[in-house]
Amino acid sequence: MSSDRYPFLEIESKWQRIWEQRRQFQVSEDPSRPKFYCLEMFPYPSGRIHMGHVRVYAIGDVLARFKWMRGYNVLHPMGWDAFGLPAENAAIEHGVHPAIWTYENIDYMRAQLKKMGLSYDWSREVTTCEPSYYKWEQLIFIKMLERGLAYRRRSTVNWCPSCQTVLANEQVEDGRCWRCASEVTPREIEGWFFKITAYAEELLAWCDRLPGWPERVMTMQRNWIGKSEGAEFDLPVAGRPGLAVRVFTTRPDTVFGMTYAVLAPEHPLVDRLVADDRERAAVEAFRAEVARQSEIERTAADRPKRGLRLGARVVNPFTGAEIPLFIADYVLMGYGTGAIMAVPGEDQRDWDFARANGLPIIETVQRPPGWTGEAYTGDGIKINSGFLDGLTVAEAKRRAVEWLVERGLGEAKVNYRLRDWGISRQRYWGAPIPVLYCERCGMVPEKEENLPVVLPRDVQISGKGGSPLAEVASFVNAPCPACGGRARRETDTMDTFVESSWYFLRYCSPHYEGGMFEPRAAEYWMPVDQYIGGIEHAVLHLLYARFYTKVLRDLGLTKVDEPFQALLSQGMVIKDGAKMSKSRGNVVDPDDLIRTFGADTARLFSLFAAPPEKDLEWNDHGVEGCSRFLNRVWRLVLGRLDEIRSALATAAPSTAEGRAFRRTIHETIARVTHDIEREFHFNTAVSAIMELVNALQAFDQASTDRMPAGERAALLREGVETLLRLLAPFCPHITEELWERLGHSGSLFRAPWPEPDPGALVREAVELVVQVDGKVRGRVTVGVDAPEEEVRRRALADDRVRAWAPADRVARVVVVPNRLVNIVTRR
RNA sequence: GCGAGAGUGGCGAAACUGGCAAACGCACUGGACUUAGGAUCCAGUGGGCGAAAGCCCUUGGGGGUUCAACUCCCCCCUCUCGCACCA
Repeated sequence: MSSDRYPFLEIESKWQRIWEQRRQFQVSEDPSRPKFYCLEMFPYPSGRIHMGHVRVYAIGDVLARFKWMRGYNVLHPMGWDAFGLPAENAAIEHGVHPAIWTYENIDYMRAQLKKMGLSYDWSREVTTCEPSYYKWEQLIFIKMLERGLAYRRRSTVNWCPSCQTVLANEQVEDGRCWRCASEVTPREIEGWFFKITAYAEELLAWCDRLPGWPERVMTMQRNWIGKSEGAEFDLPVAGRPGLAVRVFTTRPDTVFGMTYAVLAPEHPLVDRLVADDRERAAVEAFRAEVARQSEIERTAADRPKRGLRLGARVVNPFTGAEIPLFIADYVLMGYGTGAIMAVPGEDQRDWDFARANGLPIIETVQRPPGWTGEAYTGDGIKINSGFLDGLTVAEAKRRAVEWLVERGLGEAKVNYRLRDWGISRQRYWGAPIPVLYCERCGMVPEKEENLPVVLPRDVQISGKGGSPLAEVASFVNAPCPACGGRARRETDTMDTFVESSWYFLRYCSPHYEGGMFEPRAAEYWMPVDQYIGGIEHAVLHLLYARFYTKVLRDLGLTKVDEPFQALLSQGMVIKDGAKMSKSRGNVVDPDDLIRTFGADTARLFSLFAAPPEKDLEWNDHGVEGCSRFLNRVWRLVLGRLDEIRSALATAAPSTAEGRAFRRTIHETIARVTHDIEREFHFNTAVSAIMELVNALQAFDQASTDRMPAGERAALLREGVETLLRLLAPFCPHITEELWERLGHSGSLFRAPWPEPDPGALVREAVELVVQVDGKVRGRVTVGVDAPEEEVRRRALADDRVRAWAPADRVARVVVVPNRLVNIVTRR
C-alpha cells in the first residue's frame, strides 16, 4: 500500500528542519517592502490540536506563503492563549499544577503545529500566562483605572455554579455558560468592569467602515451593541408630589396611546409606592415568583406576560390623564430606566399584556387599508394624538421630544444594549488584578515599578469556590502602595479575554521590555491585514479586541483605530453531518492523518474540500484522493527530471499544440492568483492546479513525436515549474523538494510568484456555441474578435443549425462576441 | 417573531459583470497492465427515450423579465446560524 507513495515523512521533516535552520520565516521591519500581517486566532493549549486547527492554520499558511512569494514582508506569528479554566480543572482532577499542565500542552501542540509545516516566525512566540506578558495589561489596567475606564462596583452578575466564577454577558449563551453549558444564575457580587459602553458609539460606527469583515459578523456586533434612539421622560405619580416614574421609549410619537405604565419588579421605586402591608406582601410574592424562574425560562419564546397592578397611578404629561401602574415580568431592570409607558396600539408586548388584563387600546397611527394584525409598528399618519395628529411617525417623534424639552419634562436619549465588560474572575489561573485594599487608604493601585504582580505558583487548588489566591498569605498581604501600611491584594484575576485583546500587538515586538510593544514596530506592522478565525468569537474576542485597541489608541500607545483590517471567518470541520466530538466518535486525529498521508495531503484536503467560510465535511476517501494527486505530481516530475533539467527556461512554441498548452499554463496562473487573492477560494485554486496536472500529463503523453524535442522539453519545464510554484503555498514540502531536484539552489519561497504572460494568453480562434431559440444546436470556430457579420454568416451556414432554423424562419440573430450566437426563429 | 445566509448529480462542490449547468475531486462501472492489487493507466458516469445519430427533461416549488436565468424581480416551501420580552 505504501510502496508507491512518495516519501513524505522524510521530505516533510527535512524541509521543516531546513526552514528552521535558515530562519526562513523570521522577519523584521523593512520599510522598503510592503508589509502583510497575516494572523490566525491563537489556540488555547488544551492538549492536542484538532481538525479545526488544521483547517484554520492551513488557510492562514496559504495566504502567508502566497504573500511571501508576491514579495511582501509577511508577519505570520503564533502563540498561546495560556490562561484559563481548563488548566485549573485539570489541577483539581489530576492534581497537576495549572502551569505544568499548560506548558506541557504547549510543548506538545507546538510540535504538532511544526509537523504541519506552517510558515511561522517562531522567534515571536507569545505565551500569555508569562509575567513578562501580563505585566503590560496590568499597567494598562492601572491607566484605565485612572481614566475611569476600569471600575469596581457591586452588581447582579452571571454566575456559573460549575466554573465557580462570574461570566461577562458575552460569555452567556441561551442562559448557559459558554464554556461548560451550566445554567447561569444571577448573583450580587462586587467586581471589576471595563467601560466598553463608553465606546459603544464608536464601535458601532466602525461597523460600517470595515468592508473586509463578513456582513454576518458586523450584523451580530451591531445587534449586540443594540443602539436605540428615543426619549426619556417622567410620569408623575398621582397625588405624590416629587415622585415620578422615569420611562424610556423609542416611540415618543405614541404618547397619546399610553394606557398604562409598567415598572420592572425589582425597580427601587416600587418599595416607596406600596401603600400598605397587604400590597407589600403582594409585591413580595410576585417578586418571588419572578425570581423562581430561571434565566432560561425568563427568555423562552412566547412566555405569557405576568403582572401585578399597584394601587398607585401615574399621570400622562401629554394628556393629564391618570393611568394605572403595574409591575410586570416583561419589563427588565437592566435596560433603559427599568420602566416603560405602555402603548398597546403600537407595541405587540403591550398589546398582549393589555388584552390579558382588560386594559384599553388606543390606536395612534392610521392603519394601512386591510390591516388585520394586532399592534401596528409600521409607518403612517398620526391619529388620536392631539397636536401630533396628521404628522408622520418620524415628524411626530421629533415634535414630541421638542414638547418634552420645552417643558423640562424629558429629553432625547440614546440607549445601548451593550453592558460594561465584567472582567473579574474568582479563579486562580489568570492575570492578577493589580490593586490593593488598604485599611486606611481604601482601594489603591499597585505602583508601576512594582509590576508585574506575579501570580504565585504555590497554591492549593481545591475547586471549593472562592479564589484560591485568598489562601496565599504571601500574596495577599502586602504593603499599601500609598501609605505603606497593611493592605490586602485583590484576589480576583482578569478574564482571559483581556490577554487575547492585545496579543496581536505584542507579536510586533514580543521581546520588548520597555512597554506593551515597541511603538515603531507596531506602527510598521499594524493593523492585522488578514485575520482568520471561527465565527464563535463574533461578539466575544472580536468585540473586546476592537474595544481594547481603541483604549490603547486613546492612551496614545497606537495609532490604529481598528486592529483587524479584514476578517475571514472559517466554517467548522464536521464529519457524518455533525461537529467532530469524542462523544460522537467521529473525531479525526491530525497526528494519525499526518503520519498516514503527510502534512501536505492534510493541508491540501482541508483547503480543497470546501471554500473556507463554509463547513467542511471530512471524507477519508477525499483525503486519499488528495494523496493520490500529490503522488501523481511526484511521479510526473521525477519521471521527466532529466528532460526538464536539460531544457531551456522559457518556451516559444512553434506548433499550435505547443501554443495551446502554454496558454493552459498561463491561464492557470491567472486563475489561481485570482482565486487566492480576490476570493480566498482555495478550493477552486486547487482544482485549477489539478487541471494543470491533467493537462501536463496529456501533453507529456501526446507530444512525444509531434514536436521538436527542445520545444517539448522547454514546455514541460515551464509547465512543471509553474505547477510547483502555484502549488507551493498549499503543499510546501513536496514542492520544495521537487524544486530542489529540478536543480534550483534557493528556496521555492524566495522564487517569485508567476505572472501570466499576456502573449501566451492570446487565442487565435475561439469556438462559439450556436443556439437556436436558446438551445445549443451547433458550434463554429472563428477568429478571435471576428466581425459580427462573419460570425452570423458562419453560424447560419452550419448544417445542423440550418435544419433547426431555415433561412425564412430566422427572426433575429444575437451575437455575443467570442461567446455565442443565438438565433431566434418565428414559429 | 426579527435579522443574516443557504437550497445545484449518489457525495464534497464549480459556473467571472445573465451567455454551453455539473469544472475539479470522491464514489461507482467497464477495460488495460499485472502472480496479485485496495497501486497505476485508459474509457464511461445528472435523468428519460433510442442500436446510433440525436431528441426531451433537469439548479427547492410557482409565476415573471429577457434572444438567453443557478444568476435579476415577485410569491411560497425547507434548512442553517445569530438575536430574542431591549420598550
